[in-house]
Amino acid sequence: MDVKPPEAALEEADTLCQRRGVRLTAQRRQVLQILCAARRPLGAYEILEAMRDGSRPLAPPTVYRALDFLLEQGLVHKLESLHAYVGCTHPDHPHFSQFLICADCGLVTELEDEAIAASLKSAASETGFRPRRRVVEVIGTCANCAGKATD
Amino acid sequence: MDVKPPEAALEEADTLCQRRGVRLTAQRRQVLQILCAARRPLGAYEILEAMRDGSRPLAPPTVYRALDFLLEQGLVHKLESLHAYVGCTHPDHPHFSQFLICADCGLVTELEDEAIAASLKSAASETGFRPRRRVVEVIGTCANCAGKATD
DNA sequence: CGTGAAGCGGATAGAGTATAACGTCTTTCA
DNA sequence: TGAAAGACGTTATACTCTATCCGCTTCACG
Repeated sequence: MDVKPPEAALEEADTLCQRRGVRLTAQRRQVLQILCAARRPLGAYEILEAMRDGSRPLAPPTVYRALDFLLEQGLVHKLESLHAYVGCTHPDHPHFSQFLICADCGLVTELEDEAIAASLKSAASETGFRPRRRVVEVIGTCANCAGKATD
Repeated sequence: MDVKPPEAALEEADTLCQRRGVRLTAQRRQVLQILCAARRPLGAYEILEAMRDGSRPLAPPTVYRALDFLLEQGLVHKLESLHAYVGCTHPDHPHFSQFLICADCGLVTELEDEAIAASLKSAASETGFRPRRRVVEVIGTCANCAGKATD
């Protein structure tokens, strides 16, 4: 597995935002850092909790605003079926991703499968539908957990 | 378009439940009827509102229990990206469906596309993942709204 | 009959998710 | 320097969903 260290992801985000002329402020960066370090999906209030290091008072809109920005920039993804957010594993290029979500251990795998993207595209175009956003999440059991259960 | 009248869907549900030995009680039937008649996704509280015809006091668990049952029986689907529910257009056989959701007019189209199902299956099996539930929702603009906007 | 188990539903409370609205401060740029 | 846009703080509140407890009906079985 090519799991990047969180620092690398953050530096990549810095570069991308600079190139795009958008501002990865300290707060937005902190949210991204928390998500990347977690290595699992976090709910908005979990992020909020993690941001309150010392005793700073922080309210929900703070975290949702940061998440909106990061989502727009493709730096994080939202998992609709979990109401949770994950750092994107390859934010450098625009892409449609799919997620495999293990209901047992919580592991989330981000795919970038051409065949799925193509079949979605062709199904949509058959009816003249113009896709903007794709939500593809498969909930089940990962190989590791399946092995434990059946062996 | 082969849109069934709500009564037909309800009768089909009656038959299915009887065959399966589960009880489509008056309350569950009412929720299904409301969803089928709406012809658009409804939130749980919208359903709740619709159930309070006269002045009967009704609480959220009532609706969620009915929805749980209907979801299990495949009589309704949940749209994760909308936090809303729709009546299933072909409950007679088990299937994985995909949804095209128009962000402009709210139209939701349920697909049952073999190619998408197959590509999802093969992507999952490559990593040894065992799928249980699939969430496939494409948000965009339907043909009708796209036509209005560009012409 | 009686009785016990199971399923359904009423009711209260509360956890978790998300946004509206308004004000202030900062950054940018002409 | 001044105006506009953007980012953030703050309060309040709406919306989504679940836990829990209790009572009622149904039904099988003795």
